[in-house]
Amino acid sequence: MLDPKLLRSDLPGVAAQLARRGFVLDIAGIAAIEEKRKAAQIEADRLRAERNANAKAVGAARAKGADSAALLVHGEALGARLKAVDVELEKLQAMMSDIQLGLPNILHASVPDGRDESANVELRRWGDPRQFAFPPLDHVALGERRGMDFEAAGRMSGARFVVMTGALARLHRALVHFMLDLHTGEHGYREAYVPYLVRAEALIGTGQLPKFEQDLFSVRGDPGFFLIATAEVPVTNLVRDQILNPESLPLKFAAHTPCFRSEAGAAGKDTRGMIRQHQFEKVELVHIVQPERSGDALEELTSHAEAVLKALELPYRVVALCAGDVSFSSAKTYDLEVWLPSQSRYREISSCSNCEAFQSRRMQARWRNPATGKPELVHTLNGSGVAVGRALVAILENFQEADGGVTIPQALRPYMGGLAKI
RNA sequence: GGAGAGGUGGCCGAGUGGUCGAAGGCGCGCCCCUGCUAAGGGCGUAUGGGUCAAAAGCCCAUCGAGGGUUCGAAUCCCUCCCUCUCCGCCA
Repeated sequence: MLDPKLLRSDLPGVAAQLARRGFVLDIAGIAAIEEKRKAAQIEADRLRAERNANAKAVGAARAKGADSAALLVHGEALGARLKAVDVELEKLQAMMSDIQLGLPNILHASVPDGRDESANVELRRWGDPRQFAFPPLDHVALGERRGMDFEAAGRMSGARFVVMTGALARLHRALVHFMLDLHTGEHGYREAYVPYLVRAEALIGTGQLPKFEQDLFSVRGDPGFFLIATAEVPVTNLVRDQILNPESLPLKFAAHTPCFRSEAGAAGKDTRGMIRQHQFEKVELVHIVQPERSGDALEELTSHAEAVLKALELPYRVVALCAGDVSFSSAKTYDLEVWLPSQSRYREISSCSNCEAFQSRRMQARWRNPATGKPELVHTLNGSGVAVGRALVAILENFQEADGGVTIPQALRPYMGGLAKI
């Protein structure tokens, strides 16, 4: 959520900022609602003040044993008028709230202009895509003979699910353990185990709701839950409604969770293989930091995700997302894209975002700033470190050999019982 | 699943219809006293919104959340959420 004060004081400025995303802000409409809201607010406050004064007068009169009948009648009339104004005020507040929850974050000044991913800016590359002496297979062909089974998954769950058995299942688990050990052991993260089912408030906190409900799975029952689409939701919500000590910052969490996405808007996209699934696993990194530190924290977090790909010897590139491609809650995002030989291109394997105060405002996640003594909003960041399924795909494809075998990267071998090849 | 007890400010904890935004304590900040490792005293110390050019001031809201009763609700009623205790069940 954007700062409501900013919305009141500089609507055209906000509109200009959001226009970078291609978001059209209805300035006149919002101003009109705000004007009415303000008038109703003032009137309601005034009536409430009068009611409070009247109620006190009743108390005073009673204490003296004086007659309070006239005051009671007056109070009743005030109450009726107040109720009417309150109804109007609540309606206007709800309208403003709906508008505010639908506004994306304001972009950081360093975000490049552009409408879609074609305008993203490549910042750096690491590793050289391997030259194959044979036509490289894709991960589906490589996986089939090792226990990657889309048909079995389809029989029980339908499209966009996978079953893995044997060495692949182990490789998948090895990746999770390797990543968590790297982040907790080398990068200073605290491992977190979190719920996979969350309430709507948690999703409003991180920005998935109310706007993107169609991307989520929900479960029946009372209370109704949503399945998390990313660990960002439960991990970032760890600090909701908290006032943190400055000494406790930065908080750095690493969590391995499954992620569930309806992929409602992705019909026909990436239908082959494991690239886009309803259920996948991810190791997620979350930073909770003092506002002035969030710029540096984004670079740090991104480097931690990069460290995973370096250790796995997977060629990748880092791109700065352009204005039109940065997600709703983020002010600035770097994507890590890993090389996939079967597609001869880089594919997203991690997305690292600085959400600044957008999520913390929705969650009321604050820290006590020693400079002011006041609780102030923290900045939140999140990034994949990295997507497990896609990392498995990248390993199969990049490390395949002419004889059909797949070499296990050195870093993973301790997690594979010393196995060098599958 | 059954029975019961609770949720109050940064923390602990009083408070069952009116002068309670809320005693007291802890913590924190400033000041005073004292001076050798300890202590004593004073004052201050929630968040959001409105009015204002701004500050002060004033007004409104907030005692888990949302409704209700009432002239008036931390206090009474209802629903929900959460915590704890005992019993049952269970990976």
